[in-house]
Amino acid sequence: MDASLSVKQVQLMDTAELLFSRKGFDGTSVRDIAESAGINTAMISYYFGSKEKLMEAIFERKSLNIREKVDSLLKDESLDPFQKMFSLVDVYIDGIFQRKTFHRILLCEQIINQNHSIIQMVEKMKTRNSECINDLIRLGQKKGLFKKNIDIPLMSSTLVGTVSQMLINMDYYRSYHHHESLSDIEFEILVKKKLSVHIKAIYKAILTHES
Amino acid sequence: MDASLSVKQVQLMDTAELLFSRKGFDGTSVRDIAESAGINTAMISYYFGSKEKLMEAIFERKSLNIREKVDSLLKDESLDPFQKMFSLVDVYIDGIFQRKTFHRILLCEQIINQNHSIIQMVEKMKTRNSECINDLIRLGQKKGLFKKNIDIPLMSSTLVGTVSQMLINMDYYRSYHHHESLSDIEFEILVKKKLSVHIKAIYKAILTHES
DNA sequence: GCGAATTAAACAAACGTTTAATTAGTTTTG
DNA sequence: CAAAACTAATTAAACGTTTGTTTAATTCGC
Repeated sequence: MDASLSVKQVQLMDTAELLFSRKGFDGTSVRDIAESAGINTAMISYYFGSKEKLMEAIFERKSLNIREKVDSLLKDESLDPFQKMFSLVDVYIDGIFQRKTFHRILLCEQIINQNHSIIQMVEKMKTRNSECINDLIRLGQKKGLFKKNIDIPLMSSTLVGTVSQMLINMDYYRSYHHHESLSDIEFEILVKKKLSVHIKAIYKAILTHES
Repeated sequence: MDASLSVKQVQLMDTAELLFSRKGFDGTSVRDIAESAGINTAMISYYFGSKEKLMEAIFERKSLNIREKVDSLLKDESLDPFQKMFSLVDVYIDGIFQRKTFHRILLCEQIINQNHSIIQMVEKMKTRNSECINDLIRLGQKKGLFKKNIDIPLMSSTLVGTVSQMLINMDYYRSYHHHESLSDIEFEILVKKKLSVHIKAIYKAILTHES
């Protein structure tokens, strides 16, 4: 699928992704995108059919699929169920930060439900990832380490929600802790580490304590 | 300030709030708003000056201020620091759910930073609310009940992030747990209760355990 | 009859998309 | 191996809508 994409197609998608994340889908014009990418406006319709389908192409390209990683975690006998869940937390944190720009678009699009094709894609992604987490949790329950009656969507909301909120509030967080002297990369590593420790502590507590 | 608003002004703001939350600011036209409210399009410019200033008026009207509530919590000697923090959690859950529509707009606007006046308003709100939480946490630390080195923005991110994520995923959550038979109101009460118990458990763990 | 409220119409600007013409690159043909 | 033929890529211009806002005229309440 990636092989079928030309250099200019990828250029347009990357540029559009950045602009959509900063100004929203409706706040970005096809002229904006084309000009920023240094490509003629008509090429967007030529390559993708429409602005909407350009957006869909971005979603297909950037959606997070954790199935593969979770499968390898399930098989790995050197890790206990807690370590597997902790590993999943890091997969999410890394995945979201790696897709920072896309994730901002995803957040907006989940609220502003206009494109039917994208709603379906997001829905599928949620179900798919929820099943993966389910597999990991069942394993811990079968081994008697995790408590029963774990609300998976609620747990996932804390994971994704906390990371998303930090992503939104990065600038505020930076000035709050006086980390202006750090480079962007250093600061991002720090935030990811903080999130990792924080959420793992939460997961440990939720998975263990009987309610 | 509210007294200076005419009936039609409030009508326009309420209609705009609903449409902005469903289609985004840029996805909603002034004709959309006026038609839905049954008011002439020109009245938006007449009353508010512009579409942007209508948005600002909505933000001024709906921004969450927890100072008053936190002050009364600080004074209340019948509650221990944990109960005060738990009460704050409910204030946030209730506040966000009461402002469901507005909160969706807030989430989008925090990502798509276009309107300078709104950025400032949101920034002030964050700082103000952060100070309130700080007051409550210091109290618990002074009494030796809460651990030291609590990352307040990180804690807040988990609170606001989890609630926001659930707000976004309400439909998914409903079908996941097969709660389609419940009425909208019953289901919302259930979700709020689940969130309350869940986040309080998290806060208990975070505030107590030494890292 | 006076100021505020309300209207339909008009405004220029910006929107996404299409068009028709041109260029570039590859393949076919004599 | 060059010329021709053909497909794909690229362009500037034009398309008809829709956008937020303004205007000038009219209606309303007092």
